[in-house]
Amino acid sequence: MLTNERHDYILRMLEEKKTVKLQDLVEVTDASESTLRRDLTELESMGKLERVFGGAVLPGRNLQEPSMDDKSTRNLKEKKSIAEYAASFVQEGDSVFLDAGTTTLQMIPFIKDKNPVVVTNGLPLAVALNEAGITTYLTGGMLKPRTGAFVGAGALAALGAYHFDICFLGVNGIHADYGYTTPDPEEAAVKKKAASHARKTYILADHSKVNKVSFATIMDLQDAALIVDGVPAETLQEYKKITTVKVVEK
Amino acid sequence: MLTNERHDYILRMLEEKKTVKLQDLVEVTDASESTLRRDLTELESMGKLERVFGGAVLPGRNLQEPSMDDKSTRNLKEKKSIAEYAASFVQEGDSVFLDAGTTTLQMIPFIKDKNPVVVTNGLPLAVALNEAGITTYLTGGMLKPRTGAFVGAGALAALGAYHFDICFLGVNGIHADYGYTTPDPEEAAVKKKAASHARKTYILADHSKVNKVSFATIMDLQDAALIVDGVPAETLQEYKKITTVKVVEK
DNA sequence: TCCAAAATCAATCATAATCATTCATAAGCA
DNA sequence: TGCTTATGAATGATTATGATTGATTTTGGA
Repeated sequence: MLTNERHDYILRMLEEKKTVKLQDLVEVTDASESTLRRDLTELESMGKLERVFGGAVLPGRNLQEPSMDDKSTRNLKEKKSIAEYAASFVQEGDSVFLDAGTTTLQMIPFIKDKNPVVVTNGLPLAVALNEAGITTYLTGGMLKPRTGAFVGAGALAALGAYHFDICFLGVNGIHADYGYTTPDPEEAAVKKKAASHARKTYILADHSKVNKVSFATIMDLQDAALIVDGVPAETLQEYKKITTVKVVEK
Repeated sequence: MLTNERHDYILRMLEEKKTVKLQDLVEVTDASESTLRRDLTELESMGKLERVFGGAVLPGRNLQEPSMDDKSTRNLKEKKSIAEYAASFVQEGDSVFLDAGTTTLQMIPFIKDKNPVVVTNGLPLAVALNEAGITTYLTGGMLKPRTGAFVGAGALAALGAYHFDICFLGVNGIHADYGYTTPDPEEAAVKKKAASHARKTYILADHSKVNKVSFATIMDLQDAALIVDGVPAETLQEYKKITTVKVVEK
């Protein structure tokens, strides 16, 4: 393999994945570690990439902080904590379903180093997964303008073709008597079907959802575990009678 | 082997592979290393190639395909003209397929007042359609990082469920002999299937695609119409023998 | 928190591959 | 023949490569 070919290969891989590991390059290119190190330092001196411990990344692009609209910034800190905790359940190479939603969106940076294969029905999720260099599948279907979620027959049919090691869903309300609720029947159907194709399902909810009954659809998701933060002790007891509960520590 | 034959051979090999090793040439051409070195230095002085350690590459441009960001601004004015003209074929309430690509992306503002239902396999398209308030369906499937296109079994299966009044596709090359070409076989498969589910299909291409054979997959799309700009009159004649051609006026 | 193990790094060296140059031979042509 | 051109082999110089070393950084657990 010519030196230029290697350089080109590295840059193209970077374009695609935004980040590249030295060891991966060694495996793929049949060149020695030393040679690839030299390649990286050279490309760095040309400003084509930026070296980091273990590999390289695209230069300069660390500045962009994703601008969020009102809804997604609300309870952002809590959501990030929950997302990080939830992400710890993901194993290396898992096939993961991420529900459309702002909390699941926050999980992306925390799972990206586990080389997951992610299926989602959320448009913003797909964009973010793509930028994070994660192998991404999208269910497709009809796009709901307000939420950016794909629903309907198309989405349900697509879900039938997948099986997940682990599945993360958001909800709008949790109640000890009524269970999980979400306002849109179509989104509820997608959540339910995704859960039915997963070995293990987790529900993510910050404290604002607790003991709230969202106007509408009730979801029967008995064997899913619940991940919450800041729940009063007594409420917690009630929930624990019904399902597995994981609490995020502050 | 004659000197000229060798030169031609080297250049043709370069066109195909974008890069060539000296040792490979020695094996193939039965000429000595010295001779082939002389060939390379000579061709370099004529500007036909660029020597690198171990062989040669095509001059100037990098071999890496320009990424979405780079591509999207190139020929933007032409693309907008083509997009506006193409959009004029859309009728009120049509079901429309928009291929992933920068030219089809430009069509969105021009069709939005016609209340279409749009199906696409492009991630950036879905985002833009959503923002434009257009009823949007996405095929889903595996996401190709570089182009933002959904491909593979998931995308093809989803397409089976739709039927389009009108279908717009982009290509990478048009040639009177070779027809339409595009570098990625998976994207080609999606285009083909979309066309087969449409009453009418249009191919969009700016002049930079004309008489170019993209390295790879040839698509058989005989009954599609071609929309182009700035094509020489004689080339136009050749195309018109094969297919319907619409030319964008300046 | 701290420490130890593991991974990664930069620097160095010897080897291997490639290079430009030179020279001698062979072929084509008047 | 005499002249030019193309070729292949040989030389030492240059460049790229892979292995090794010890230093540095990260990671995981006490």
